[in-house]
Amino acid sequence: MYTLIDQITKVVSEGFAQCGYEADVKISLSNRPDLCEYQCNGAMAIAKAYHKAPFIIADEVVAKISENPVFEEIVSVKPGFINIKVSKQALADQVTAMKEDEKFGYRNSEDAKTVIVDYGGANAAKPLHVGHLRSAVIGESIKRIQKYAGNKVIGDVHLGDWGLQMGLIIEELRDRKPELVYFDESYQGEYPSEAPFTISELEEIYPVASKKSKEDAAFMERAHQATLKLQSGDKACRAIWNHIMDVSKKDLKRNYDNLNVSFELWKGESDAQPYIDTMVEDMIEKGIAHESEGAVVVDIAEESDNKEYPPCLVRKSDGAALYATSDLATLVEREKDYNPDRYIYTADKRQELHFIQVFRTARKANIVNSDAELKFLGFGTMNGKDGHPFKTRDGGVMRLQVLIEDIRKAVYDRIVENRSMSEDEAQETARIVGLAALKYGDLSNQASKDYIFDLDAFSSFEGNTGPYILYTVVRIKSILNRYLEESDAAKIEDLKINAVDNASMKALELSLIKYADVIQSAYKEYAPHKICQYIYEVSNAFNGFYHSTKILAETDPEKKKSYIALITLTRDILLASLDLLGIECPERM
RNA sequence: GCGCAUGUAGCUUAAUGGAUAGAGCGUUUGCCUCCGGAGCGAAAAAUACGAGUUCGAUUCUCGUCAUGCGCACCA
Repeated sequence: MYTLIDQITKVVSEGFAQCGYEADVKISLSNRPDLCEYQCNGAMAIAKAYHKAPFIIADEVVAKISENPVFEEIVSVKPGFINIKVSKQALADQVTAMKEDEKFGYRNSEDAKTVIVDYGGANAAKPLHVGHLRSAVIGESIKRIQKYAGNKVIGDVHLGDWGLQMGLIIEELRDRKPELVYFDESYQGEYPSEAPFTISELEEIYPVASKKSKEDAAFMERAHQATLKLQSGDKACRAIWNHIMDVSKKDLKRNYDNLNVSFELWKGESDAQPYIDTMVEDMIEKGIAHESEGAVVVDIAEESDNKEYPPCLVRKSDGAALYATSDLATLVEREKDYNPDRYIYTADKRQELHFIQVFRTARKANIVNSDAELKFLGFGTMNGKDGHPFKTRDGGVMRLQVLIEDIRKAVYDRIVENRSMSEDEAQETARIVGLAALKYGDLSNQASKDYIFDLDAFSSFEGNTGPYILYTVVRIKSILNRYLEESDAAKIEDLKINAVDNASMKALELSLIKYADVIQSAYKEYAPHKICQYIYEVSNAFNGFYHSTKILAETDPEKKKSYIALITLTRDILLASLDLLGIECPERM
């Protein structure tokens, strides 16, 4: 199906052509909704080329096409705007067609692509903290939007599981439990299958070891050695590493599940290791990489640069691999396994330089297909109300688990205050609504900017918040349930939406028909916040309609059915949009 | 030092180069016998500063100021 904008664009384009003008006609939503619904500024854009006043061109075009039934009114306005109101019939046809379409008229114009989304950013043996929230939430939404557009999408958590942190943990473990067989050099047998620590011990070990390494040079040296041993395949180190991975993956999965974020792949930096040596040697051989100050680097300067970029380090002077090496080798692995058309990395925007280096090196060394897209989606910091990075009250790093629990609690209190429901249902509802508050609060801001996390504002049931959107959906559900209880209720799927009969109904429909365009621009621009804006607008339009129109009490049965059909479509569009944001909706709240 | 990003009502924020810069919170204020008032109205209130390009600039260019961030063996 075509969107209404497509239809209008076609008609107006033909109008320009019939009048002898060559113009790239763009129809946009009116920014003067008091005057019209859509506008076309094409006449102004081409006026110069044809040496005519823009309003004369607009007049001519309007005269040619004004009889088309899609318009209720089309007028030319000085200095050269073309203002358009759509006809009731066109609108009714459009919303009815949307109701019958699985994706409400949305079609991605591109061919299906294979897309890898690298998000999450978790590290083994370290608990998720608030810094991990944005990558998970934004990445999950980006992934869902990519999928919805018809792409084959693979999300990879890409664990940090191979760095110095592992050596630190191993050495700290040695200091704590030297009696473990892993530290007995003469031990020849099989290592135990049971991990010598629990997740909470593991999470306690890392920060201690990290602190110690900064104060104790000898300890740091041992940690470096242990890291190197692990990376060169030492059995004991490898055995401990396996335990660390098992224990922390299990815990991370649980935490991501709590966020309703899931990954197709649980790969990590370690998986890229087998590709590193060949890759680096190959780059040296081709003359792309060269030795500099003992390290191996790739120059990434390009002709068009107007600033200097530091070279990309791919091998340290001691022979070890680095962050960039690992990401490059991961590209090698992904090319081999999936040959993707597009890579999307969701990470803190402070890593932008790193990704520029990696992307340029990957292109220069032909690691990726020349037509593969490499996209870095950098996001800003989540700040507290003071405008500084979010911390706990005593200034520490806040665990994600704690943050989720805080917001869940805030929502829970409000729910039990207002509704009577069973304890189980209240708990479950609070979980869903709390997550919605958290995710919507994050996603409603442009990803690239820093934003301020305000628990009270985000968990409020009023204003532009997740709970408000959910409330609107729940309200629609409630009305539809009542309708279904009525003896003469007709099947909702079969209902048609009639021509509008009041202003708020029209406003609601005009919001609904934007769906396809909104989703398309959210897809093209990697911009979940546009979906947030949209569902807020739809929710407001619905509440306006609800307030001014009796739905269940409507006495004209045809009108009533039409209203029911309309709010069904509204509900479905809201739910579909929420799903693209990774937000669930409860039955009641 | 070099580079990048960001400056929009008191606060949090939106706006493919278009007409009167759109919201939420807060403030002042009107509306509940009504399908879920967690709602619907009204009012006051903003593009950091200065140039330039353009018929038209929050948007593009340059400069100034402010803030944040990044700049070779951490990830």
